[in-house]
Amino acid sequence: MPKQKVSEEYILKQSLQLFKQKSYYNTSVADIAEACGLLKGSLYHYFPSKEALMQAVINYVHEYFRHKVFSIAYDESLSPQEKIELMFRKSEKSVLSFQGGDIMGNVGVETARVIPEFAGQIRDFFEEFITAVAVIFEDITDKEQARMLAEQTVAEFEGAVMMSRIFRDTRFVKNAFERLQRRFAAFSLDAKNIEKLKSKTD
Amino acid sequence: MPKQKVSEEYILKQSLQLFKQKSYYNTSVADIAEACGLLKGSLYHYFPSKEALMQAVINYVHEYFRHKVFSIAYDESLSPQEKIELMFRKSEKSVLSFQGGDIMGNVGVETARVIPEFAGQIRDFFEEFITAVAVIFEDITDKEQARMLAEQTVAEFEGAVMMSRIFRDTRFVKNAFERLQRRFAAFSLDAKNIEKLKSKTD
Amino acid sequence: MPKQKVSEEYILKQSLQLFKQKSYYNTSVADIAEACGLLKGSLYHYFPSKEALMQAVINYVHEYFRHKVFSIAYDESLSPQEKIELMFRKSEKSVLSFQGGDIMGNVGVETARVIPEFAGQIRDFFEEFITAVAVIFEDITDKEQARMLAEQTVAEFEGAVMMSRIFRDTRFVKNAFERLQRRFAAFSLDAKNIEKLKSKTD
Amino acid sequence: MPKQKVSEEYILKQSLQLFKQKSYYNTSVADIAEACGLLKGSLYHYFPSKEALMQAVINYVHEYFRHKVFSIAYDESLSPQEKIELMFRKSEKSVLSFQGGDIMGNVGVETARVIPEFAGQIRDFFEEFITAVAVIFEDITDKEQARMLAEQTVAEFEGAVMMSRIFRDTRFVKNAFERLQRRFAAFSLDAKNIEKLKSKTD
DNA sequence: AATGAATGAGAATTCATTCAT
DNA sequence: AATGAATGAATTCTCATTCAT
Repeated sequence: MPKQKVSEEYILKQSLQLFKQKSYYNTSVADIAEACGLLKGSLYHYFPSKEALMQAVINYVHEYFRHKVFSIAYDESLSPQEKIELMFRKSEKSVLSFQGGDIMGNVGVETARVIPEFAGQIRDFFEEFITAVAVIFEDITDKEQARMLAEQTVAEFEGAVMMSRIFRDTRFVKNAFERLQRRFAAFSLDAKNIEKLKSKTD
Repeated sequence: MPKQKVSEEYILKQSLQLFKQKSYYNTSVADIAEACGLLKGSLYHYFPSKEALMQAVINYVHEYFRHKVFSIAYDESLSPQEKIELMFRKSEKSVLSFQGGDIMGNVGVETARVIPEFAGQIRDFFEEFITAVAVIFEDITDKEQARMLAEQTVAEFEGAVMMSRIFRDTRFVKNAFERLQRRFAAFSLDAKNIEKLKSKTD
Repeated sequence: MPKQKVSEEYILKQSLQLFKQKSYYNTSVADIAEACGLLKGSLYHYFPSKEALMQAVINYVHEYFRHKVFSIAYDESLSPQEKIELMFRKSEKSVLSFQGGDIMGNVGVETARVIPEFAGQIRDFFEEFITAVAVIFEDITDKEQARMLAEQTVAEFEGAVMMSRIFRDTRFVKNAFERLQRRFAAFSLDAKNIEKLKSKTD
Repeated sequence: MPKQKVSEEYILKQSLQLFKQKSYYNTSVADIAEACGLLKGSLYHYFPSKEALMQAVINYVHEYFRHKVFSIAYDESLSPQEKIELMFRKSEKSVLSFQGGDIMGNVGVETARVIPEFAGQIRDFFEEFITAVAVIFEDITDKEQARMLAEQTVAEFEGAVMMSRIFRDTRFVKNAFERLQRRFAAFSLDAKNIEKLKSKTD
């Protein structure tokens, strides 16, 4: 076999960086190839089109989140509070480098009307994100409210990321994170009190 | 003899529509011209470049918000709660048509790394947005917390808009709005209680 | 109005030359533009795509034949023999320059399996060609045989053109033409004899 | 240790199919490799270039015709009429599948001006074709006329093949074949009569 | 021999911008 | 002003060919 100059994953990582920085339409295949140390044409040995490459990038990020972030919600060894804390600390990290940005949010917004395939994949990502967060909230409240809180939490996180990007200041994300922790603690307390009250009245 | 076929403002409105729908890079000058009933070349009598046009669009939106939305915060005839309500109802409307989207957030995110001029203008817009919201919150809490709450509120709003766009479901924005109202009401109550307490102890 | 550097018809003529010489796939848009004294991009003001340009070329040739060649068959002022003679003399001229070739036959053969739109247009052209020739033959024989003879005549002509191109020798076409004239004369004679016989037996 | 996956002839056959269907320029080396179950690079162990491969294909077809078709003209065990019949029945078969087409005619036409090497080879092929047919006609007429008739016959055959391809209807070839047989029969009759007359006057 | 990645030239097409009328 | 053609650089993608393994 002839040697591959780069791995597929390497291309995905480089593409991810560029797409995050410069958006989808402003990143050319030549840019990506150059970042990988390849020529334009060579990229097409790995991916049949720019769109397919982007879809692979989205999947790559989705997989990363699935295994490293969303999975936390289902880890029985952690307390709900630990889960929330860990989950958003990880999300934060992947999203907050100012070189980059939040690819899912950004590309979702940029291509929503233009490339329906992307829109679908990104919807799936956020659906899974919200579901994972909801699972955590279900420990301390009922299903319906857990879902609502999860939607709020994810939206708030995305909004904070966007503002952090615009102001080039991580403050927004950090504050959102603190708010989330406080809110969670308060709820947990309520939940405990309610249980206590319940057991007393029994 | 040269008579203007269309007004500058008309071009701005049409451009705004297109930029909101298709993003900056995916909207061509020809698209805009066509939407205005002009030919490509004619646009350059109004704006020296696509970038300048976009900057004018951003200013146009900024002016709109300044006069129609942010100004609400300084209207002495309204109660804080009315202000908040009115302000976000107006914002919502300008942002929630699914034909369109949130131009400031989207373009901010899309061009942040690519066209620094836009980034600056958009930062200014959000700074003014946050400041206006903070002014309202100052009625019911101290300056520092008012600022924090304003940042949270705007970020939450932007995040909700993004999720609404991704899921093609206005639910996110509507829920964010309700939360904001509840939160505000709660705070107001606290504020009143505290005042009452204060006056008692006096 | 700004001046057009070239007319649409000029582009069609230049394209025709190139397509005839080098075939469809071997002629690039840049070749055509250069032949017209334009840049690649400028061609797209005249035609939206290479395929559309080729279709226009086919139509152009078709129109030419319709008005200058096929029409001869319906000219009441000519004898059948004059019609045949004139018709193929004109066809010959348009097809026999060795710079060029028979675009209909060539492109038909080259793109038959690849671009169905061309195939359809070219079929229409030959159908009209055969029909016109058949009309002439109907003067001297019955409808069915006229059609058969027309099909033979056109096929023979196309075959002769192909061989003339391959051998770079117009002999093939010239001979085919002579044969056609002889065959036609013989038939006419038969027709006359038959009529004479008929009148005698009456 | 290197063993050939496929034979050279197999590659020629597969290439032939593709070139007939899609023309020279529209068939990529990758297409051919795939059809052979090879990868692009491997093809270059068999043939040094696409052009060389095409030349080999032309030769392959030429050889086939030499041994299976043209040879018939020199088979002493057959009557002239049997020869003609057999010869064109074989030609017909190799040319009339609508998957394919007449590679010599098509490629000749497509590349005539572009790749002179092909033009030469194809000219040789048709020269040999015509010569073989002429040999048959020499049984029933003089050399000069035999040559003329052979040229006519081959041209007519090629034209009929082209029309059959364009109209996707084998009718043209079938009719040309019938005409040829009738023409040949008529000539034979004449020839016999002339001989008879000659012997009588002797 | 076979692989299959890399190459690099070149294809069609798009697009912001310019400019003569 | 408005036109609309021309520009030329850039974009995505294709393809014959090469070459290390």
